Formats: sequence, structure tokens, C-alpha cells
Amino acid sequence: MPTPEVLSLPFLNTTKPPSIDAFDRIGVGVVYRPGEEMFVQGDEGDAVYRVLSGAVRASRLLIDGRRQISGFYYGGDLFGLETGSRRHASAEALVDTRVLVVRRSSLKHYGAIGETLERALWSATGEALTRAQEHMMLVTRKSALERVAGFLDEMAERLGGDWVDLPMPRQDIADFLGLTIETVSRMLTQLQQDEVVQFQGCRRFRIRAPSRMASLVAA
Amino acid sequence: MPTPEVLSLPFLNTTKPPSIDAFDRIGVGVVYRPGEEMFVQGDEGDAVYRVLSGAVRASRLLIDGRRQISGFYYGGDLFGLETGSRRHASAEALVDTRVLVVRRSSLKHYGAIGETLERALWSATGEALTRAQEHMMLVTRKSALERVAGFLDEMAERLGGDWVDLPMPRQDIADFLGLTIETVSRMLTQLQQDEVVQFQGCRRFRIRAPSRMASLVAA
DNA sequence: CGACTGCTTGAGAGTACTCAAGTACTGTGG
DNA sequence: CCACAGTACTTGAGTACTCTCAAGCAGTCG
Repeated sequence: MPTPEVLSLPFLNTTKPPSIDAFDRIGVGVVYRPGEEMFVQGDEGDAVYRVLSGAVRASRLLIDGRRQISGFYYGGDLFGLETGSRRHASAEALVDTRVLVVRRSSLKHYGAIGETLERALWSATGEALTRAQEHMMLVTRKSALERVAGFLDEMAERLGGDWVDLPMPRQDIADFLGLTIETVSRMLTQLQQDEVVQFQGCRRFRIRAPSRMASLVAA
Repeated sequence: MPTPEVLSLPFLNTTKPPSIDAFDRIGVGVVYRPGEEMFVQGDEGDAVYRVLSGAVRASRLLIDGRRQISGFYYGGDLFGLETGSRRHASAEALVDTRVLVVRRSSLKHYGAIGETLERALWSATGEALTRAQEHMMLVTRKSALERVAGFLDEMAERLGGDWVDLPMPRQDIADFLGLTIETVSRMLTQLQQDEVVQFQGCRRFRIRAPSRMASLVAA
């Protein structure tokens, strides 16, 4: 794994300009190429990350090789919030990605601003917990079609724009939704046949029928 | 819903004596009967709870009535940690239950001890996040038999003793594991036929073959 | 152009679900 | 003490959904 390049601040952020807050003041910018890892499951490290641009995948591995994607992170998102000194998941750039990094243990040296940031991190942890529980609901109580539709809908909302580019391969979507790659593919085909979404190639899509999409997601 | 009785401290705790810490100093004791709710999804409230004895069920409801149990809590456990002023889940006593309650917003009035507790709560939130992700793995990547075996194994470890009494009905187990009640029942029957566990009635069980149990859980 | 990787499609099998009936446990009133 | 009702749990049969295994197709890069 090549050593990630350390940037000089401030950034030019082309996608989602982060508000000037404690994270920007304290954080150090780092750039990752696709496939490069921020940290690996089992590592030591208490650093917290904020995505400036690009996309990140957090994954956990079981002994037998089964994999779970615990989340995807895009511009503005925080990740690496799990407590304890050991990482419970790995984090990896899906595309060219710029992040800000803050070492949690260093916050106490920054006085009031460090404290502000610490509070913000904890509250983000609580939100992450809520999101994890919502995702659990999605994964346990919904059909394959509903999960895939929900995923596309959330991606469209998160990344915005008319056409949306998926930064992750099918296998990642499958591992995130608790499905196989074949089932994801079949559901995508069905959503296209039903004219709910439209694809240009296998990564770029747009929602054609927002109302039917919404009814699938709400169900 | 009857008003829960407020206890005078200190408690006589018969199951898991909590260590004397910040929560014990600040918390107010409350008793709930089976079925009584600590809070309901959508409520306002920032109170955090610690179970002294008994058992609590946290659940989330979907619009269409589908239900997800986000967790069970027993002696020593904290719950109600989700941030934001609104509750994202409901919490309900499964059996006679004693808890300590702390209002988060009141912590600032308690000086150093309040701050200590606040830190403890945040770190517990991080641990809850990790556990939620582990549970997601269990629910998405494991077979019905593995899930039910894993559930019994965890219950035995959590509640201790030779024989274990399940405080919750089958429907709750099903909603926790993302299965139907019939499937849970069938898997329990199979575990008994395979002589992995033994039941006395439908709530009390013990593990007969810890090694085979462990291999089911690890898988 | 060919090789490689990622994605899609097809056929068949297996697992968990649905619907329905039957059994056990609990508490109440006679 | 027993009859009864009500609830919780188990069992059965058939179905539906997702997975597995295998082959075919598309986009990318040298």
C-alpha cells in the first residue's frame, strides 16, 4: 500500500465545501488513491476522518471470509468513530479521495476548540448509532428489491445531481445490503424494466419515476 | 400506562451489583412492571438509563407495522443513548425491572462527576455502535440456525448460571434476529433434537453441548 | 485484437416464509 | 380441584424468494 500524500491546507474542495469548523482548524489533509486503506480491522489507532471529496468504504470481515460493508462515506461524512483503541472495521478509498484526519488523543492539546470538536464527534457517534439501527431494519425487514431501490434512492439523495455515479462495484452493494451480487444485478435489471431507474453503463443512473421509487422505499 | 414508582436510593440489587460510580451517584431509581414503557419512539427526552435488575426491550416500528428489536438490556447495561432530543426507538420492561435514570441535560450541574459520567456515556455510545455493527453481521450473513444458536449462547453468557430463563417471548426473539416466529421455533426444536440445548418449558434452557454450540456460533 | 475484470442472465436447489392447524401453558371462575 | 378461555408456542404443507453454480456479455486496457 503506497504512503498517502499529505496535503498542505487549506483545500480547494470542489464537491461539498465543508463549513469552517473545529475539524478544519485541527485536521490534517490526506489524499488516497482508489484501493488505498485509511486503516485496517485490528489496527491500533484513534484517528477520526472527515471526507472532503471522493468516497470511502468501511468493511468488516468474518473468520470464514464473509464480509459486511458497514457503511459508505462521501463528502462531509465522518468515519472512524468506533471507540476503543483497536479498529473494528477497515476503511478504504473507492475513488480518489481527500480527507481530513484528527487524532482523538491529541484533542486535549487544543483547548476550547478541541473540546468543541470532541463534543461534535460524540454526537456524530450517536447519529451513526441511529443510522446503523435504521440500516439494520432495512436489511432484516425488506425484500431484495426494496433494499436495492432504497440504496439507489439514498445514493441519489446523498450525491445529488440528475445523473448519479456509483463509486462502488456491485459486490460492495451486495455486501452492504446483505445480498449476493447476482441478486443485486437482477433487482437492478428489474428496476430498469419497470422504468423506475435508467442506467448509462453499469455505474451511472438516474431515477425516472420518483413516486414509484418512493413507494418502494417507504414500504 | 401506570406511573412507575420512584424508589428511594440506595438499592438492594440482588442480581448484578453495579459498581459505585458516577451513574449511581447521580441517577434516580425507578421501577417498572412488565409491559411498562420507559419511553416511546417519537417522544422527546434525553434521559439515559442503566438496568439494575430485570430486562428491557428496545424496539423500532416501521410504518407498515414491521418491527425491529434493536436490543435487549439486562443488569449493568446502559440504554437510551441515541442522540437528538427525539427517541428513535421505544423501550419497555419485559419483566419487573429496576433502572437508574439520568437526564443528560442535567449533567452540567454536577461538576466533575457529571463530566465523568458524560464521558462514560459517550464511550458507551461508541461501544453500542460497534455492537450494532456486529449484530448487523449476524443478521445478514448467518443462517437461521446460526442466529438462534448465537442468541441462546449470548443469553447464557449474559445472564449466567446453569439454567437460563429467557425474559422475552418468541416474537421478540424473531424480531431481534430478523426471522419469523415459526422459524425461531423450528430452529429451537432442531437444537434440542441435536442435543445442543435442553429446554424446561419454553422459557428455561441450558446448553448441553458447549463445543457444538460454539462451532455454530463461530461459523 | 485479445485478455481481463466486472456485470448480467439462466437453471435448479435450498432456505425461510405464509397460512393453517394443533398443543401447551396460565390464570380465572365455578 | 376442574373446566374453560386466552395466550404463547409448535408443527405441517405448500409457496416464494434468494442463493448457488455456470455460462455468456460488456467495458477497459495493453
